[in-house]
Amino acid sequence: MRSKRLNSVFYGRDAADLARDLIGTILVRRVGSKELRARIVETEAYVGEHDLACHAARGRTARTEVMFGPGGHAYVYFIYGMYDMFNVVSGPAGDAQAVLIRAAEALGWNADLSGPGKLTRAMRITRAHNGVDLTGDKLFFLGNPGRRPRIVKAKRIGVDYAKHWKHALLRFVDGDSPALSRPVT
DNA sequence: GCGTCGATGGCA
DNA sequence: GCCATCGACGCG
Repeated sequence: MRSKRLNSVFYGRDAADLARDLIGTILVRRVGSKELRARIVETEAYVGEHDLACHAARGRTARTEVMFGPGGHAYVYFIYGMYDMFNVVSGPAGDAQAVLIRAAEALGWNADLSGPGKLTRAMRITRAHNGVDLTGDKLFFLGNPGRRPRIVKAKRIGVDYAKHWKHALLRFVDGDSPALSRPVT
């Protein structure tokens, strides 16, 4: 079954909706003459400047600049001295929301994509991709070609500093996937 | 199987 | 000093 490339209308919605709807979609990464594909199984929504877990909560800075732009662009940042995190900017320009891509299943190649740092390393996504248009040819998503996944909501990982926002159920997983970064408990 | 900890560098 | 992580290590 052939699926359509996700477009700016899809990305222009709230991060929580986008995070949920990205589960089951296919991430395509073209590098040289190769094409790496992966089925998204885990995401997290960071819903704007009022969300204390969202990087944009600390204002507009050089790092968070792309989050304040229009949806459908990559926000890639470097953390812990060795990992790049891949996010999809969500919502309209001026509304700093994004979806962190946390885990996926490799399609047609062998890789462990069960974590945000593992996923970017294996798919060769780096800070060089910060700001790239996800409706372009190097990095994009295809709509879910299969059956509707069983979506499970949970608390986001690693945001205990975020006061009451740490309890928000903004992590979305495919409840039937064996490739999650962590169990949902 | 579990919890703890070090690596490693950009950021505010 | 902290961090939207990962993998190695020690346990018993």
